[in-house]
Amino acid sequence: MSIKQENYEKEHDKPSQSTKDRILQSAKLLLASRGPNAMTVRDIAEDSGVNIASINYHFGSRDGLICEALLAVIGPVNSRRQEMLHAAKEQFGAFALPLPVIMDAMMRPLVESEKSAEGSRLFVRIEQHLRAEPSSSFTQFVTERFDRYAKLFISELKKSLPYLSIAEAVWRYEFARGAALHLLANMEPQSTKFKALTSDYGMIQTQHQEVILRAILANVLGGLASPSIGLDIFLLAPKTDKGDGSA
Amino acid sequence: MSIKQENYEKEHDKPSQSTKDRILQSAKLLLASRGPNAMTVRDIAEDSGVNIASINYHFGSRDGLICEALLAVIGPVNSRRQEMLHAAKEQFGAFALPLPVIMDAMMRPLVESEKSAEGSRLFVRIEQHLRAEPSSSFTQFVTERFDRYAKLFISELKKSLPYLSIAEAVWRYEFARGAALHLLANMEPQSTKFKALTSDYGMIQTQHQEVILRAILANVLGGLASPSIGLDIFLLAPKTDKGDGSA
DNA sequence: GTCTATAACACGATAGAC
DNA sequence: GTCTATCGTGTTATAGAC
Repeated sequence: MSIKQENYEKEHDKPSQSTKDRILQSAKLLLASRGPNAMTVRDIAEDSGVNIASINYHFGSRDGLICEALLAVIGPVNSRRQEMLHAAKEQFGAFALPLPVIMDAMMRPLVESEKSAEGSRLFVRIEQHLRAEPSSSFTQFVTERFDRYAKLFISELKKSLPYLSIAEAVWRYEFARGAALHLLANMEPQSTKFKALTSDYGMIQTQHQEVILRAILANVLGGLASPSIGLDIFLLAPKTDKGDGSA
Repeated sequence: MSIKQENYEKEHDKPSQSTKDRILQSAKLLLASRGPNAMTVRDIAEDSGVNIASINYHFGSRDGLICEALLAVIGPVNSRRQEMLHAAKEQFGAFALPLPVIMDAMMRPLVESEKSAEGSRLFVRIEQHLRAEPSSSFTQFVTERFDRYAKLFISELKKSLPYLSIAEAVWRYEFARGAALHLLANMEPQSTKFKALTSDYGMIQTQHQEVILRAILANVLGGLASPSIGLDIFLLAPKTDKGDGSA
């Protein structure tokens, strides 16, 4: 056992894992803190205590490792969202789901998702990096694989808010997603904003996930249920070229 | 006049500017599209048609240029926010400002801020990059200089929502800011999400800034005005040791 | 003020010994 | 599987000619 590996086990407090597992775990954490483009294989080698060359041996290339790490963080959250939504639909049968139920299925897996040692949520941090680089190949990679989960929630939202058009339902879904991600990001201990808040307003870190979840839901549900403003007149174009009735 | 300079004038459709101005303008655009850490001085030299060495001559270093470009994008938006808030306070005198007035002062300078040739708002794009890297020195640089504008709005919000504690007012401010930035980011033509929306739901790009603004305000105001959920019990620690009156 | 040339360094990847 | 050594590339910054 090498000195680097001993250091890794001391820092991460884990029993012996395979080299591949240790690389992947370090990659997930570094991906969350620095983002795909700023993360180097040298960083990962140092953090996980493996040789630089072994990363290419196990994952083929830097890009291959990044994609596997992205799936390992984002996959479980969306799978649990789908499970919760499915369970709710079975419970409510043919009825439209109440908004709080839809939002709970969307937000709870997010709030309870895997956290780093410092307490920041890997999913939230990675999502921030991906949104900052919309045209990155990694962003496209993730979008292709997980956009169907977004459509699931937009569809339920549309059923529960029948007076909204599909475009406005999309807007409100994005609104809820953006607000939740932003609030969670600013709850994270390493956030600049969080530090400013703790010093200026006496806000303290809390481990009460249920409280965080409730705060997110309270803020989001008020905006979701507000009346339609008839956006479609301005924002929607007809899907086909058969005319939109505006003539 | 060099060939590169001719190309610059053709692409950016501007009359002759000084070398320094052209460097700064290219830096603003590249900062918005790639972010501080991914932006190289070579990119800027190529885009603005100047020699690489002239960037160090005019701005001292890469970091110096980045900081000047950040101020040039973020400064005007926050100045206009302050002006609008000040004008509203003069109009309403001693009365608390209506929420839509506060939010208009916060959101309108954002919606109407400088855009790239492709239509994305420089402020929004840069803000996304900075939030993705909370511990970056550039993020700290910006936070130090502009956090006082946030406190201005939080203060007005607190006056208009007196039943909220300061902590909850902070949360709702962040909620409004996050939702607006997210919605504007997803309205941008180069956004992956926007492309998915345009193809799947027939949403079209619109130049109607007033409509975008109204959509943002509609979503945000509903959440802002929702009743307090008594977050403070969990989230607030007393600022001083003199007691906070909760006993 | 502008440009060429180059120093000094970090990166991903890989050949080849063990 | 693991490690060393190294290649090729791209980066910031600067010295020095013009």
